[in-house]
Amino acid sequence: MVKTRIAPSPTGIAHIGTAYMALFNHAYAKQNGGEFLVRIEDTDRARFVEGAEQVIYDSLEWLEIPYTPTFRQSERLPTYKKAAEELIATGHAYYCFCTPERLETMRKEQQSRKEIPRYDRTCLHLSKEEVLKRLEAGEKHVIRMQMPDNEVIVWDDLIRGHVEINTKELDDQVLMKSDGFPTYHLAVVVDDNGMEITHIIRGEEWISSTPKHILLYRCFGWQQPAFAHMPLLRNPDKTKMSKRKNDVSIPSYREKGYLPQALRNYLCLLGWSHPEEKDIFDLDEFIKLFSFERMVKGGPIFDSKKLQWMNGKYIRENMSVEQLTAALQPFLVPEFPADLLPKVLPLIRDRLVVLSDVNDLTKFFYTDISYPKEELCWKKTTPAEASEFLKAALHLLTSIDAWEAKRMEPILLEYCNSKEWNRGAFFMAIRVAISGRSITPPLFETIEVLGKEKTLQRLTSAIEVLS
RNA sequence: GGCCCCAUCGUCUAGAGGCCUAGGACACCUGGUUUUCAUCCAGGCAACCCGAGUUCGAAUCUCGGUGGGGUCACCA
Repeated sequence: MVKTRIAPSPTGIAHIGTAYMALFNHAYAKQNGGEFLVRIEDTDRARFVEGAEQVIYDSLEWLEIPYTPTFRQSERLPTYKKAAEELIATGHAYYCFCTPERLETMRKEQQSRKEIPRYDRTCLHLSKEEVLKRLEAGEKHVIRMQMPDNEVIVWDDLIRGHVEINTKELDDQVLMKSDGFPTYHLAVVVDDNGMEITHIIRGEEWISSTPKHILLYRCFGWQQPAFAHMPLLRNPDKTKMSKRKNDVSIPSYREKGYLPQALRNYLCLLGWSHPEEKDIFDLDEFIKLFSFERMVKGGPIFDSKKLQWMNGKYIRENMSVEQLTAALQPFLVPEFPADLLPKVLPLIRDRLVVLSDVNDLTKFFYTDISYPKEELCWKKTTPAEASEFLKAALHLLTSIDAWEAKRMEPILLEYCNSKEWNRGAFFMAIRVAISGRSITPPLFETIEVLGKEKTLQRLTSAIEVLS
């Protein structure tokens, strides 16, 4: 059975890159009737952030990417210890007592000699007796993997094809830290094997450490999974997508009012393309059509412009009124009138890019408005003309009882024509008078929702401003 | 710097030797619809990194440059 996974570390924000990997891992597993698992890699106690794990789970749930939670690596320390000791017993690893300080000076010297910094294997040559003595004395130590000197490690990457790296480029990687926690390289192999992961779909940043992992599978005598190294999401300057240069936090997109289905859809298009070149499709379609063959190898730039367009498109075309109403609820400010949303929804639907836009678009319906004189005078309209426009509108609207857009529009329009007024100027004066802004939904629909009382009141005060 | 990965419009990409005077989408520009904005519709701008080969023919294959990225921790 196909089993895929993501293995995020709870070190801070729930990263967009994690969502990206989750999406593809889930899709591939699901497509093959397999399972997508989540494991928490919390072996770095220095960078551990309380609560980060929950944010990751919450984010996946928000994105509606189904997953099976498994465990935290911190719960399995004895397993890694046993595995590391097995490696020592079989001669693939050794104890190292070098202090961080010694390693630091060693690296500096190597760098000053323009050599590649790497462990000098001092402790590899320690006698068995000495190792035992120092261990018994309780001396701090790590366990290092003994890399073969000159061996070409090859694998057939599902995305990149044939990749080969010589072990002479590799360091004697630390497998167990002095605090008793495993490093990523040991834990990832032990756990992926334990969880029977068949396909490791992860970021390109892992390519250079893949040989270490492959070697570990061999040392343990375990079956090696397939590898697929995904392109790395980039900042606009092409560097690896980062907090510094981009909004990479999943909850942040949620708070801004992006729809999970839109974000998901957008992520699918980074590195993968629909066989029919469609750009709007749902998760089921992605699962059905996904293939590594259609992956590009270059790292795509995460461009929020297209995401914005897609979000607006989903809002106006792929959601029922009920769905949109429900989605909007968390974004409404406390003072938003309870009965307003159903009335304004048809007016603002095509104007929403993100859900949080709802407040700005509707604020003038229920709060007091104000405007300087100039706003009422569109283009070359004089205050006197604007005042005349508004007085006429006030007069005409006062006499209308059936408060419907389709009733008032012809009346106002006809009057405007009879006076040979500039239509734009006339309607703009009214628009600004009733809303306080020059950009609004269609005028008469807005007036209808606003109600007769408020409309007349606002026209009156606008006339006062102009006088 | 060593090693590894990569390279089509500003961005996401289609393209697996002739279908390519390189297609689509976003963004941008223009026009139409419209009393504003948005939507919608029509159109436009815009790319095969460079150089050698292979071939009757290369965006597509090979090699070399160049450029970009990743990685070289007791971080993942």
